[in-house]
Amino acid sequence: MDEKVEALQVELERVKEENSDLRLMLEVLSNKHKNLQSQIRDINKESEQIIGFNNNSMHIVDYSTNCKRPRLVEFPTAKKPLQIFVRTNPNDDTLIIRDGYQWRKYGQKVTKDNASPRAYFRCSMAPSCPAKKKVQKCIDDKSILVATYDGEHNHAAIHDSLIPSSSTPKGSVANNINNNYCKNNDLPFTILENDDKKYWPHQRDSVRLCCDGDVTMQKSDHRGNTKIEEYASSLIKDPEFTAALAEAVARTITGQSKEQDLNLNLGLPEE
DNA sequence: CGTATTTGACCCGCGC
DNA sequence: GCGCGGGTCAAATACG
Repeated sequence: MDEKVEALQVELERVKEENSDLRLMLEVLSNKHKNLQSQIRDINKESEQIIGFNNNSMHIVDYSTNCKRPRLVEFPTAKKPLQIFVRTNPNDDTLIIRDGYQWRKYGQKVTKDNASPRAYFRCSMAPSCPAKKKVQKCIDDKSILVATYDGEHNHAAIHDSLIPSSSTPKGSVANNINNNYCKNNDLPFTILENDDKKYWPHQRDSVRLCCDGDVTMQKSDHRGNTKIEEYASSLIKDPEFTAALAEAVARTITGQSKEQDLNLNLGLPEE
């Protein structure tokens, strides 16, 4: 009996130590998360100062900071067509991209150079809006959607609340937001490194941050964006960060109570 | 019934 | 002029 009590006490001590380590790691993770957020804010401010935002800006939905209230990040659009790469489920054939605008599909074509069909969308938020986009799966990676934007919006994007795209098949996208980013512990976006030529064999020197189902950007005029890449790259290379993150994610999968601890330490809202 | 999506037909520019 | 390929139209269809 005494042996059993002793074993339980040892186990208790071990769990306490593990818990302590976990808290420490989460604290580190939380601090790094805050630092990264402030750096991103600085970059956004810097971009506004350098380029200047006006009606030609593009609004991109960012779920990385708060899964319940996605914020809209503005990226300037160029006069020339803008290409955007979005990572999605490779089995998902919907060619839907949430980018803060409401689109109406008006055509679909199979092109010669790509077996995947290309979908044509027109902005339906304003009757006179000349903005259009083409969406097609990447020829080399079916999990990547390539969206090409033509024309400029003559109105604002959807702000404050995310309204699902009209091209969304029966509201599936709206549900997708919470499913992807609140229930999973995955990182909100996949960072594809610059030398990853398999996705963009014809592109160079561009930021390639791909959210699952959400939009990030890739454009030829990318002043200021290289800084984002530098930060992301340095974070990836930081063994302390990656180890702590991997550990924390692994632990949260194993237990509900630990997941709640995670949320508290990271300042995430409780479900 | 109104609105969005689908899809075959059509248009147009380009190269030969 | 002809064929090809990308882009758009519009009738049919689906769905709430």
